[in-house]
Amino acid sequence: MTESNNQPYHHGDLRRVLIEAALGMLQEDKGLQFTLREIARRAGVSHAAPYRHFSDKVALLVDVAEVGFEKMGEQLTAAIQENLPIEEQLIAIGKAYIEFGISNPALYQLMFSADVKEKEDEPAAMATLNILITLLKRGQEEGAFKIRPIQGQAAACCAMVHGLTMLAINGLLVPEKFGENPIESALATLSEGISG
Amino acid sequence: MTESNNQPYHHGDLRRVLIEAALGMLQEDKGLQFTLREIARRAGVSHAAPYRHFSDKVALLVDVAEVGFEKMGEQLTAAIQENLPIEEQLIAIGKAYIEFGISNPALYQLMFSADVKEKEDEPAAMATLNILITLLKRGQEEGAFKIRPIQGQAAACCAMVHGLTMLAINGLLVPEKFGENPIESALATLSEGISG
DNA sequence: ACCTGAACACCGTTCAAGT
DNA sequence: ACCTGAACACCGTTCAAGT
Repeated sequence: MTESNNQPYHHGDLRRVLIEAALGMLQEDKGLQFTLREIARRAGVSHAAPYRHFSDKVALLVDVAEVGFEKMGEQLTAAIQENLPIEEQLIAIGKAYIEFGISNPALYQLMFSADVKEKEDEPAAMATLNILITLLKRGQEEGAFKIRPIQGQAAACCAMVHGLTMLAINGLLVPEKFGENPIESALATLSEGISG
Repeated sequence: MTESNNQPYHHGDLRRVLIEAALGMLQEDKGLQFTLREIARRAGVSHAAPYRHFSDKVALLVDVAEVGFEKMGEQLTAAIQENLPIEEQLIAIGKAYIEFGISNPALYQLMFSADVKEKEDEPAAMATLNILITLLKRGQEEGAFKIRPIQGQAAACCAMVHGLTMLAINGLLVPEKFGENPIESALATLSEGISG
């Protein structure tokens, strides 16, 4: 009797429930055409209820995307293995990034959608960028990487990894066009452009 | 009197007019949330008329995307300058690609959207890939490029260029993060991974 | 303070009916 | 053969009204 199992008139934490419902739908459906009304339906509230917690549909999406960035950040930091040579660390973090995108295609696309990018103060997005920059700096100091402007190398890494993720999500990385292991090959090419 | 200036009861070539209307809207609006009803409105027909020419809204979008690929193909072939050294040709074609995307953000995103990629028999998309592969082969034969599987190098080029275009369109290539010329820097890094 | 129901202006799609 | 108008089932959003 400590907790009532029939939902209370004023839902406990509807805000979080709505975000979780949206995350669940993004995992199921590949497309991101999920509706606010459907989210409310899943949360068991009327379609007007979300407007007490979010000013807008995109406001909800922005918060969902933020959770996505946090999850990605965790996955990337988990992929760091300090004992490996630095070139391999760079490859490993790139693979982890792409893996996250391929495993959560709808969420990833939402995170980088035009609707969302208009607010986003880059919470964990900035964090992952800092991981990369730290790695590049250390690589240059150790003499493993070419001495180049760090920000330029970072741009190359982000673009390559983002491009591979997007192409993979849209099913364009087919073997007939790009061979058996396009991701490995592309990351190797990037690595050769940075190392040496 | 050779042509009647009041539109005929049965519109001349509504199919093409609808595609042109859609292209016009893509040039104006940045987002790709344009509606079929608005397209019909612009074409001066009822919102049901498009269904005599396209089975679906996405069917229209697929045809619009195809025109986009043709336009991009023209722009890329126009950017080829045979007299330049081959490394610079690679850079030049990459820049032309990104330039097209930045100049036509909504159209570019439509061309690579999940909705559209489901039909598309890759018309001009394949053509531009062949331009790239020819270039890479010649570079390897001339000894300017590293001897590597062509398809892998092609994957690296496509991913880099696609990633830069998408990041640029979404306004994420800001100087505070990636320096003054992220596109130049990233293409230079790619080039260093391929040449040598 | 939080939620519901009805309402409004919009979609995509269909279908009988017009020319 | 091609187009229109009304209709259907859906959205996002708002707002009076309920608890």
